[in-house]
Amino acid sequence: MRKISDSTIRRLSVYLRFLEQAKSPTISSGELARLGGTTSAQVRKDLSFFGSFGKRGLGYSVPELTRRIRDILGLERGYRVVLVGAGRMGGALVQYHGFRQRGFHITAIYDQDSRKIGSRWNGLVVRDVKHLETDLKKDPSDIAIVATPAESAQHVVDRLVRSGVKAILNFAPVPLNVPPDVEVKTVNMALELETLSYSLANR
Amino acid sequence: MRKISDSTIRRLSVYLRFLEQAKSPTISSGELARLGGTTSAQVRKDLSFFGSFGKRGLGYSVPELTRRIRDILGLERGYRVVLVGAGRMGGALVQYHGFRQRGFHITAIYDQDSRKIGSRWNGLVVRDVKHLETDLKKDPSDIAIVATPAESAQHVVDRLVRSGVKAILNFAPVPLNVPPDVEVKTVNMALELETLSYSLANR
DNA sequence: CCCCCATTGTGAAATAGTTCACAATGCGGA
DNA sequence: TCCGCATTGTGAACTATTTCACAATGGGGG
Repeated sequence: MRKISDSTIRRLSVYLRFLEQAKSPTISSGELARLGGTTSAQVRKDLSFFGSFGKRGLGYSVPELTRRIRDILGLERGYRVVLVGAGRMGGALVQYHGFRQRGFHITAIYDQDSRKIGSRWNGLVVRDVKHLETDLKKDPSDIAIVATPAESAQHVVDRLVRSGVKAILNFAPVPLNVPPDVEVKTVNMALELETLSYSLANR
Repeated sequence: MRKISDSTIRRLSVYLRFLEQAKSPTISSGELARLGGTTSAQVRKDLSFFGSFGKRGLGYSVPELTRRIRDILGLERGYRVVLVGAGRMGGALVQYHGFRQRGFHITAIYDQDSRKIGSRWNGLVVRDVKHLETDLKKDPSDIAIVATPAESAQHVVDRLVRSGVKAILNFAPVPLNVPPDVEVKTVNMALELETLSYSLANR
């Protein structure tokens, strides 16, 4: 498959959100652009990498385009996700509704801390992280969320990778080393604030 | 000032992290690149937009480059930050150490929910969001973090903007409309998972 | 049935970002 | 002092992404 840029994928994700909320049966690239904060040409170009889904003069069928984008993003299948790190960030993520809505099901939570192990979080019992490998052997997951302290993140990731996890969403503020067939996305909130600081400093 | 790309600013932020951990007195672009997951040419180019801070044959002085980057990013001054939304995400953010370490001080927390108002969070009392404008009049903030439900986010942001807030870090999964002199950065975790889903679907 | 109009799909042009490659140069050692 | 080497700083080349602009076309109205 032709290499598609990350920004295109992120925009598809945004378009999908608006399609799911749309009430009319069709939508034009211009309307989608207005909602998603981009241009109509960008919308059409993004979609054109994957096929031609619209009708000239009319726009796109909302249900069809929704289905197509969900399919492109691989959202039709649903994912089992394990969460490592039952700190406050982990707690926020477990109850975050957006994940379940989009087909990402957190199926287990792990921590090191004996005070947390055994407690119930949103219907799940926090398990000792020492069971990570054996649990994943029984019930494999493609995606893991890492919300541990910076110090333990790389070690946890190594264990996840050995257990067959192929994609990691990382909230620990460190870059992670993984083999090339594993995808990591790091969300670093301090870094986001720093870009805001830069824009405040330069006006 | 010449327009600097967002990716350059984000990389500077990453370099800064490693500089703060470095133990040797000097560092080369190659070493910084290795740590930050980029190339030495990229490091030098990023820095060259702001000046020439290195010594040929030797590299960069760690303390000096640290200071320079902190200065470029506007981190020397320290920021007062207000947080709106005392849900789980808000709770995770309040105690997030990375913010304070980098000079971002959360000075107030607001919520709508009378059950939360008055409770103590990390040394701060959650205040009724109805006091937002009057509080900001007394003690202005440049930065706000919005961690409310999607429905209330735009309304809260309008009030923040009227109260003089110039930069917003948004965790609500909606795009926000603000005047052009206000900077918004939206962190959308479901979207990050969707990019991972895409990469799993296309291998 | 045919024309008109809104809107798509897409090459081509423009812009933005990254990598290359090498002259410039500061330092350490002889 | 002078040489050699490591490493910077930076135009120029390259690659990626966005925007432009317009021919193609489907549908609705007369």
